[in-house]
Amino acid sequence: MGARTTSIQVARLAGVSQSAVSRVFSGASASPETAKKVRKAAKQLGYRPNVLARAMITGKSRIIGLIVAYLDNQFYPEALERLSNALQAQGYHILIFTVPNTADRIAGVVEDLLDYQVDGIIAASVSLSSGLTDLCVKAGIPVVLFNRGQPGSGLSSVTSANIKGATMATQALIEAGHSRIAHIAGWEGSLTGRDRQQGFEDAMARAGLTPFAIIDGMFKRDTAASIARQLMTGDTRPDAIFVGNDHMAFAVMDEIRQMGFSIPADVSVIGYDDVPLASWPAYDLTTVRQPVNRMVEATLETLLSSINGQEVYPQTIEIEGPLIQRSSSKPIKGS
Amino acid sequence: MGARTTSIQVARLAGVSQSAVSRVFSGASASPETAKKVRKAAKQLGYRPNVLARAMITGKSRIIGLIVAYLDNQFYPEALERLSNALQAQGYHILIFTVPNTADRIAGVVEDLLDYQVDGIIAASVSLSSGLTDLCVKAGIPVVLFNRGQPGSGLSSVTSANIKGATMATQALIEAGHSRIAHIAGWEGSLTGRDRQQGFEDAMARAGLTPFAIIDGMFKRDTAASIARQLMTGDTRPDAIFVGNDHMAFAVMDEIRQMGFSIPADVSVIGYDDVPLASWPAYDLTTVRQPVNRMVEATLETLLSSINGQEVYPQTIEIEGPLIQRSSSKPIKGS
DNA sequence: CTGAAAGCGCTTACAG
DNA sequence: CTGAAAGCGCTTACAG
Repeated sequence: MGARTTSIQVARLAGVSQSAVSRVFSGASASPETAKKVRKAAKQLGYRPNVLARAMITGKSRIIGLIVAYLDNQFYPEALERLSNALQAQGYHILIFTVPNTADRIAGVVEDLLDYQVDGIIAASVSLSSGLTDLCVKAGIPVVLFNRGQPGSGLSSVTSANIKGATMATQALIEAGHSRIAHIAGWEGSLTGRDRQQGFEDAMARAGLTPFAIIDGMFKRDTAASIARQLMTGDTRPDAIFVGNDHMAFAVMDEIRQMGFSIPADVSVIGYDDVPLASWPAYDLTTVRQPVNRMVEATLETLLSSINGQEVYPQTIEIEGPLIQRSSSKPIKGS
Repeated sequence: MGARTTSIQVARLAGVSQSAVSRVFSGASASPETAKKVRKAAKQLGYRPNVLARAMITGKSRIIGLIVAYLDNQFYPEALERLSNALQAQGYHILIFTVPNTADRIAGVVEDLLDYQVDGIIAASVSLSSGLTDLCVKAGIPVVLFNRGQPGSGLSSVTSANIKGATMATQALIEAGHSRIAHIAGWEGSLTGRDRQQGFEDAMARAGLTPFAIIDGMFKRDTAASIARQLMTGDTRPDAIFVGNDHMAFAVMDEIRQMGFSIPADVSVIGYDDVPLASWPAYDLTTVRQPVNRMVEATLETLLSSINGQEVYPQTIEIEGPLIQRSSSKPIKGS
């Protein structure tokens, strides 16, 4: 038990040197006969190379560290699944860390990751301090931020085109005839949140409209719900709300309906992300799609080319997604 | 770049032997002065031990392999998050594999896991063939099945008390006055699915009722939705449906409402799991709670005691959870 | 307590 | 192509 077969035992059985065994399994040159003998012996003994030992020598662990917060937001399980599948297909493996989005916890996580000699790090929706960024750079470990930009950090990032997406959403609201439009923003500590707010403000300004309100929802259900209640209480109410992401938008819709209002008759709601739940009839949420698959592809391409030594300049990749018009918001007039 | 500091460099700077450095960082005995010198030098150089090298010698990687399918079912992201947090707190790390639930893919994953010398494996909602089980046993790697039992496999498992839970759900339906009760079962290839069906059948039999129908929903939204449609079409319809898990129950509710029926006026719906979404007003689903936190605790306790060498007999742990009565099903009569 | 030395299981120049 | 040997960065008996 626990006594794994080693390359020496295989060598002994196959009647070759240990180096020969290693060569066969590491894909180096070996004669067909040697290879055959080795493979036969290996199969007989159930031999498989110790990846850790290999990693120590090659300096490549083939492990990618993934840091993720907000797992209760449906967007991330989906992203995780796609990242995981794509990485597995390339022979990489994911060491996963779930973290609350606080700087101190993240520091510990990054150090753990470096201790494991990961080949690269994907940080989903978390920011790295400049100290941590330095650590990774010094260790030669590439980092890609997923769904969260961090200007001036020198880190690559992959996001959707948040400003543009938010502009589209807001414009759709305006073109549907709304004028008292509120925005429940994502967390202002995140560029993603700020960009979406920016897009909202741009579109409003361009239309000559004043935002009914802009309030930070912190990307949290509870916060968003209570903001919605507050907005819908009182004499003048918004006739439309653009919410910083779907996760909050569901809470907003729940709250508004519980207050007895009807969506979109009394108020239109638009979200951002297009998570699976958005298309379920219970919500049928109009939203801006973040193309998860393309974001994942871009992330891996960026990360893997850095790993493979191509000097990659920090890239800021933004991927556009369409507005998905559903029944939570009034359609554009005349359409 | 990539040139991590090693214990030798620290030793040199501190003026001690490399062994001394190792002792300080592995918690072995060292004099206070030595420790101080070493720590100072280490800090200065930014030294942290190479975990992979340590793992090779100790035979403990402190990596736990986690295999998970069904990440689109909200139950699993939540479980993952809790497992991850608890494991991190104990100094373990999770190598995660998402798999479609097919035997061949799982075999590959288990082999990968063993190659990484994981200390243990948690398999969430997947079964291991007896061949794979043997592999793990031979390698001395403990395995715990999470939310899925596998009788006769000799593997430990942690689930909720599925038979009992399903019985409770069904009884609640009966006591609410329903008599034409259908069951959209979980996948019959899983013990979890079979047990819940068993509980349903037991409760029906005990009440002298004949199931209106029992159909396998495969734990899939689409399948469940089309079964619901089929059930609700035609002259005689069920007046209540017990669904094998919440994930399917949401699809069932969506479908039934789209057909113009009202829940629970026309038909009561009960699910299983009590995922977060179940409590959101849009569904407000009556369901049997699976106590994720206690299931996670039990899983880790079982796994970690095996890892720590205590000869643990395969355990089959079932954790009971309450029925959460909400508005998707009629209340018990007279209550 | 401490250092010198062996060894974990591999990969990879280096000769032949 | 192949084997002997060095070495990846540690931990851990073994003497002192």
